[in-house]
Amino acid sequence: MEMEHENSLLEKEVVSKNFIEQMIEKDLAEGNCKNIVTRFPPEPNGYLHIGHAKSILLNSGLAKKYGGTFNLRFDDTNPTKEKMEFVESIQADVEWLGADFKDHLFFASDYFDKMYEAAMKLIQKGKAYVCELSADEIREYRGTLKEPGKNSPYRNRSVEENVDLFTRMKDGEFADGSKVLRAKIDMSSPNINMRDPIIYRVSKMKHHNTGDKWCVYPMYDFAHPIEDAIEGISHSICTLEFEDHRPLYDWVVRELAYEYPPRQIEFAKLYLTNVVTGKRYIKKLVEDKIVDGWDDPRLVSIAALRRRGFTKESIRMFMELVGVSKANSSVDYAMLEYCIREDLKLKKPRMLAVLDPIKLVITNYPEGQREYLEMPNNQENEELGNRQISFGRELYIDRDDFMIEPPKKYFRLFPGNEVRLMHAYFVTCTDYITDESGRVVEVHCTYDKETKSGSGFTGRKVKGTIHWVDAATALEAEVRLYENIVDEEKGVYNEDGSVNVNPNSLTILKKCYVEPELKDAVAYDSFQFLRHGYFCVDCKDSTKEHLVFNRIVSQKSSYKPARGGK
RNA sequence: UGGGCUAUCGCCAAACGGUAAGGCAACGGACUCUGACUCCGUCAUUUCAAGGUUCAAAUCCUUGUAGCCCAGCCA
Repeated sequence: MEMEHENSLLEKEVVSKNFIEQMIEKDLAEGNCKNIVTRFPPEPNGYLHIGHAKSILLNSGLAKKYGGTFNLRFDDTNPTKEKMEFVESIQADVEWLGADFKDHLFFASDYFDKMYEAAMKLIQKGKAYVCELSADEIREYRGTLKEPGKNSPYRNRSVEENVDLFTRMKDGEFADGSKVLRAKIDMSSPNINMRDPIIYRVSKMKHHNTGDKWCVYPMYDFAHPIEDAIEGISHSICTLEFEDHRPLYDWVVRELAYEYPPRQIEFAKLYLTNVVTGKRYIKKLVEDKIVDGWDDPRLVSIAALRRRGFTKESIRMFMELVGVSKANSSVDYAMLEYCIREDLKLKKPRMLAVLDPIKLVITNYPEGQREYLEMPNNQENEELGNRQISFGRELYIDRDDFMIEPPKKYFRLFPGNEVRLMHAYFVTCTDYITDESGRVVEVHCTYDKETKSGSGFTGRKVKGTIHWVDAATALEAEVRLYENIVDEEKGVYNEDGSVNVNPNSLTILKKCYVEPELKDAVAYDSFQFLRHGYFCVDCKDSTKEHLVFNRIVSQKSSYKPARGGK
């Protein structure tokens, strides 16, 4: 049922093709490629976040749309930064998102032999040479953004000498940094990437996949087009900052003469307003223990979003709505919130929960009496069925559902006012008790037996309906409310590049009451808590005895309390 | 006179020379046993700016302006 709903929503949106789809269709029509093959090529050096989800869903979506295939390939050409821990988490996140790479799981490091051969081929063609300039010298020779570079003194070595030197580099004869292999292109190119880029460096380091087999590793600009070509990638989709690298990508592919050269297409990264994206910053928040790990629900890593209770469907919908273009942009976080509400509202039960409880005593309800009321799990989706919920003389209601002196247009409980207890009875407030500080501790009211929910009572109407739980049977739970981790007033980053942390980003409510029905809730189960929004059972901290709920998203409210006064 | 890219509503984003889609947000109003949802309505005479071509320009040309990216032996 929700599938139908989602599809209709998506159909409505996707009326036009994005620029990548247009390019692909043109390539298909002109016979520039046989079939569509895309890939998501993360370097296993951190956890995936929502920005990666855009790339994953874009690539896998294109493959699916055009009947092609989608590969997950770890771009692990730099052993100094990569770890197995990350390949595992990345693979899990990609799978969770539902991007189906089937058995197309690859590692760039498995192509090291072919890359080495390719480098040799370039040397044979006189298009690559071993350079012995130091890192500093190379930088110096490279020139600047405005001035051309100058040729390395090693640029015109003979093919034989280059073959010999590169072979010995591979054999471990030379120390890290002492020699590199460079492509021979053009030191005066206005594009710095074309000024004899380094394509192989020496790094005597154990690789998580190939172990000690190699001590020379290819650079991204050389490795990536080869990886793509080997896998038969038709369209190599990456982000905008690689636009300047495309001429080099094309150069590699041309010099190596692949029959069906892959084509690089760039699109704009996803940014969210007032949200910390970027591995570097997320990593810092984790390291500084400002958040509790990579999956802290305040983060936008895939793991965090999942733990918080975001569904893959909501993330997919979000990416559809956001679209793909080349314009740098920052999407309003409200759009993500819209997507999760949209996904959950019909498919999850709506439960009664009281987050900030005060006791409500129904003075004319017989002491010790208890009845069970029939309640729909979701009024808008009958398929979710009904449940029974206990009702008695003493209940809990939310503190903000009662006011001693209500402002205008306040429809909930106040002395003398009648409201409906949702799916139960009408009650009229008769009295209240405060403690010495004036804080309300208990509200008294009377109920009208005639007004029982479902009885068809139409005698009179009330403006407000409030929610409640039976004090005798309610479950105590811990509820975590999340605000933006960023202090929106001050912007995301401080001048020194650190994140402006909102000290109130997490509120823990330890004594909340929820329906007893929730005692069997398990990790990742999510519910709408009436008037509080959507919540998800925390996968890490919940136990049978101690339920912890994370708020996924708060409920929209058009009620605006009057300013000031009580 | 380095090079590359981008500019359409508060935020995304269509439109591909034929007279500015859609979504989010916002704001009205109806409905409501969730102040939710739903529903109905409002929200760019104008597309960064200024010129030009054309019967016709967001789309073509010219000149500007603004923003992003590039000088790792990172990806």
